[in-house]
Amino acid sequence: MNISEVAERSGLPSKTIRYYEDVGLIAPGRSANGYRSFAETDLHKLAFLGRARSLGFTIDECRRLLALYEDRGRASADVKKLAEGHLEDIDRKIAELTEMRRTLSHLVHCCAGDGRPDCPILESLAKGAV
Amino acid sequence: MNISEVAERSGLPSKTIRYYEDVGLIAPGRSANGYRSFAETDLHKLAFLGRARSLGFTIDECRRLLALYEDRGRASADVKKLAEGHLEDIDRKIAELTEMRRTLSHLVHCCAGDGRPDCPILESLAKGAV
DNA sequence: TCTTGACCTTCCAGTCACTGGAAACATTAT
DNA sequence: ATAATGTTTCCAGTGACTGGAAGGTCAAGA
Repeated sequence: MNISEVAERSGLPSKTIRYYEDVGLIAPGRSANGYRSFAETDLHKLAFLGRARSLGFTIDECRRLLALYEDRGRASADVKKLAEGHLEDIDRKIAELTEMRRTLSHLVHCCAGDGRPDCPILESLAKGAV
Repeated sequence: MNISEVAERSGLPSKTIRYYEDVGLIAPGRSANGYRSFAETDLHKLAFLGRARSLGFTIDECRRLLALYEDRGRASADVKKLAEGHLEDIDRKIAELTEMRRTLSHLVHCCAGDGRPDCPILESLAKGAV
């Protein structure tokens, strides 16, 4: 398979696939003409990577997930540990965003949003009061 | 004031303050020795920026907020519009993270996390089923 | 056969908001 | 005089791509 077919079937842009090769996540063969030549296993890996990325795993976590996936002797505990760590990252981000949301939403509700210059949003940013 | 005092009082690292000058958010004066010389108004702006950034506004949004803040003839509607746009960004991010969390949390709960290799997390990544 | 167009390659630069570090000059303390 | 600290500029790196340029390859049609 050439790259565009793999892109189509994996749902990843060609650019991203080349990037994944660059960072060592995949290692497709090459045809005589220099084109990348993808096997089914490459496609499978790319689909795996696409799903892992869509769950927010970093490239480095994806690398480790892929290694675990290919290790027949893995312990599921190792996978779970990795996933739990990522879950904590997600929870931290959600908490941070939720706190931003809370503050900002309050300010927005306090703002008349009319033609006058008085604005509690700017006042809060200026004075530090929430 | 020299940069380290401003850093201390604004809570922003010196590096960040220099960066904010680079991108045109502030324009402190200079002493004869070439050191930046910050006035109270610079400090005030930096504190404003720090709070805006902590609410997740981008640098560009901060620039616009600062411009509105300094415009006596502003309409609070413009500030509110900006803040509401940002609130929508936040909501999108929260929704995305929450969906990740939902899926991943389910997988984690399905995984035994023991010494055996069978792992629903990897299986899901491999096969695409959630 | 030639040409057009689609495909592929590599390499470089840009994104965002910093952050780290090097080299050199200024100031302050001992 | 020396050492320690503070400041300057500039360059490079972060993560995970993304866009674009310059050029090689291939299949189809006139």
